[in-house]
Amino acid sequence: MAGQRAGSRIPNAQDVAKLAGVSPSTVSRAFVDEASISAHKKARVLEAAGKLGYRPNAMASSLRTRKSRLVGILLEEFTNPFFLRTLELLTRELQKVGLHAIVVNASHDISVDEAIDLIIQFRINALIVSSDIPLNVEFECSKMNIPVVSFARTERRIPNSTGICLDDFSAGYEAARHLLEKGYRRPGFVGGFPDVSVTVDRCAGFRERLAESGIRQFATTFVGDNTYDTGLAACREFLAGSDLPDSLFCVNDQVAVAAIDASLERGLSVPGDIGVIGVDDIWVTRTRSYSVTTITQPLEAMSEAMAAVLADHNSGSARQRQTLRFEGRLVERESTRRAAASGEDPARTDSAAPAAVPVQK
Amino acid sequence: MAGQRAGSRIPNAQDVAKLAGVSPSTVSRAFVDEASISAHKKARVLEAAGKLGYRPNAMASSLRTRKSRLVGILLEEFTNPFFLRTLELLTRELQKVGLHAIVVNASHDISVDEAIDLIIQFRINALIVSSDIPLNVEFECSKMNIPVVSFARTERRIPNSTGICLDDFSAGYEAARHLLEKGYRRPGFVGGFPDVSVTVDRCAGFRERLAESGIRQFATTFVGDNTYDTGLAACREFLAGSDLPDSLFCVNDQVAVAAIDASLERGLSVPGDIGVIGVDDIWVTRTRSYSVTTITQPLEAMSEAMAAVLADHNSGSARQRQTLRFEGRLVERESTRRAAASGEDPARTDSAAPAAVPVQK
DNA sequence: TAAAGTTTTGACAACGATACCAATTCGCGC
DNA sequence: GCGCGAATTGGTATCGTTGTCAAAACTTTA
Repeated sequence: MAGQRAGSRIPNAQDVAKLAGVSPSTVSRAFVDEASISAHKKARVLEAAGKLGYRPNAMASSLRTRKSRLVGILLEEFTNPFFLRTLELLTRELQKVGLHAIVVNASHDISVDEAIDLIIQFRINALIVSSDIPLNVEFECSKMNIPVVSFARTERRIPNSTGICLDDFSAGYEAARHLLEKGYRRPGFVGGFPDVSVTVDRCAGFRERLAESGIRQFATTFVGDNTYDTGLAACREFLAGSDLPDSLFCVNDQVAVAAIDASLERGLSVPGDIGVIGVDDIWVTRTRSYSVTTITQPLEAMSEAMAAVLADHNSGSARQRQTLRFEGRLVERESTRRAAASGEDPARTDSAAPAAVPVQK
Repeated sequence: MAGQRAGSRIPNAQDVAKLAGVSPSTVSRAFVDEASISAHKKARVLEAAGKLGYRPNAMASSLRTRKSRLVGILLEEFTNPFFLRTLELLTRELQKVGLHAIVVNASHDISVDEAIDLIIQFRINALIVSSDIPLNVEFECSKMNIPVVSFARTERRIPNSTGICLDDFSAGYEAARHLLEKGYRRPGFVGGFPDVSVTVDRCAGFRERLAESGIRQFATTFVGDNTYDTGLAACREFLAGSDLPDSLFCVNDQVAVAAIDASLERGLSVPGDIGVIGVDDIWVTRTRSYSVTTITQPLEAMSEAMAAVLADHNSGSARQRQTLRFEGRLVERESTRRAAASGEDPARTDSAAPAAVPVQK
């Protein structure tokens, strides 16, 4: 309570021990949950600690126990609000299990190796990497025996790596199903970087469902960094041709909004002339002007899973490495048609082929 | 290069020393820039270190030097994309000066004290707090002699505290100037929590400029947490009355978008019936459908300033505590009228009173 | 070549907590 | 009241690095 005067030393376990009339070992035990200590002594230590404003030094503790309680989060993509929400949920879950997150910026001009080198020095317990981070980071970490959790990217056979992501294939499949069900017949796909698992897998699921309905060809473009601005430029070009798709599945909501804007610019109506569906469910999709049909990621569950994996690693019981895929949920809004001409049938989860639909164009 | 086999111990300075045929002290010196060491030995140490895959243990180093190179970022508001951009720039600048950021979630149900307690244990070099964090956190830190940098909030006479923020008063003043210049005569203000400095100061600047033009009364509402959803609810209510404002200065862009949506819902045209101006310049303000006039914060400069302050503190040369205010820049888009009836005069930066403008309503 | 000055190096202790082990205390049944 | 096992406590060494200081190596100058 009283704290210490300015200029005086930060109190350590020794100081508390002296004041409480016990040994430093006992002080230590008072701050470790599983330690064997009598209620009586614990209370006395805690009281003395409170008086001095003592808090255990995590650096010293980590040094001795070889557990830093620090987790690295390597971020490259800072443009998608989706990541901020993820960060919120993730830090919350981490804090619940006594872990803390060091955020490392690995974008653009920043040397990933240098960044990773620095956090390795902190003996982080684990590293979370997201989408587009170069692979060598993960190799480097697994070499140091640091478990890696891949978020929003598929595991690529790295030792010690766990993957947490949306079931991207299924998301693409559902997006196609939805578009077909609403009567669209010439869907197109707008991806990010063409070699990133998120893009690849969503596209594959999308392709699969289209193929089931006999559609073997569909227009595709790759935006790159998934921001609104680059998305808009790419979509303008994409929609400049003559042989237009009648609907677009976009790799995320920002690109979906860009697709809508590019469509409107070109005089196409949404969802009439062109339907648009995104992924993530960021707040903009709920606005009056965009109202984007999208696929929500179950971020709470995903964050919990990440924290659980990390807590496990932290307590030593490293579980089998694997990739956990979470099912998304399609949220229908106004950027896709409300119903196919044949009338709505919510129960039908299957092919839309039997329904007679008006031909677009 | 070779790294170490799985299961083997992480190499330490001792191991490197043995391999390089020098003392541990010398190994240490090879990794500290200002240390006195011959080029020859340094090369030999670095080579040995590379062979073993050695990296200095930051925990041990911090323990000895009492410098953790860790900075805490306490976040409460995870909904504004603006903070993600800030986080990106800030982490970049911090990394440039060898610091790392621990992000701490202090939102909602999370106990701020508990969170802060945990990071104090890491002996963070400094803490960055943003907008709505309770004051006691700063007191607690200044008691521990941890410098506090307030971001996007005014300093409130806390020892050891530096403030970095937009010149909120000036932003409010400019917003009012702009609205008046465009011929609006009944501006209103939409703030966040009524007791937060951002809201208070922007409102004060706004009031000041209106008063200069003889407008002493203006409608005001307080949204709360500044998200789109709560903003929309608040704006609906605000615009439900009969005595409507003809323009709104919103405390941030998300609320501005909400204000636009609420206006459209009510059948008001933007910017004709009602003009809207926000703050932050998030990407949504650039979309075709919203195109929100807004005030950009010079985030690059602000992040650099934060990193500079922290680096100073880190190197011991704590500079005078103060509040640094950065000038925003108004970006004109389509949510406010292009020009007043009297014709545009870009040079005029002053009162709009002399211009004859059509009376609204 | 010797003396004086400068730079580099090594030995040692210390940062603050905890693992480990031995010593002590406690509880309980007879 | 005594003996036994269980729970608690204290002492010591250690985690890996770096500050300090004295010894050693190297330079320069006379």
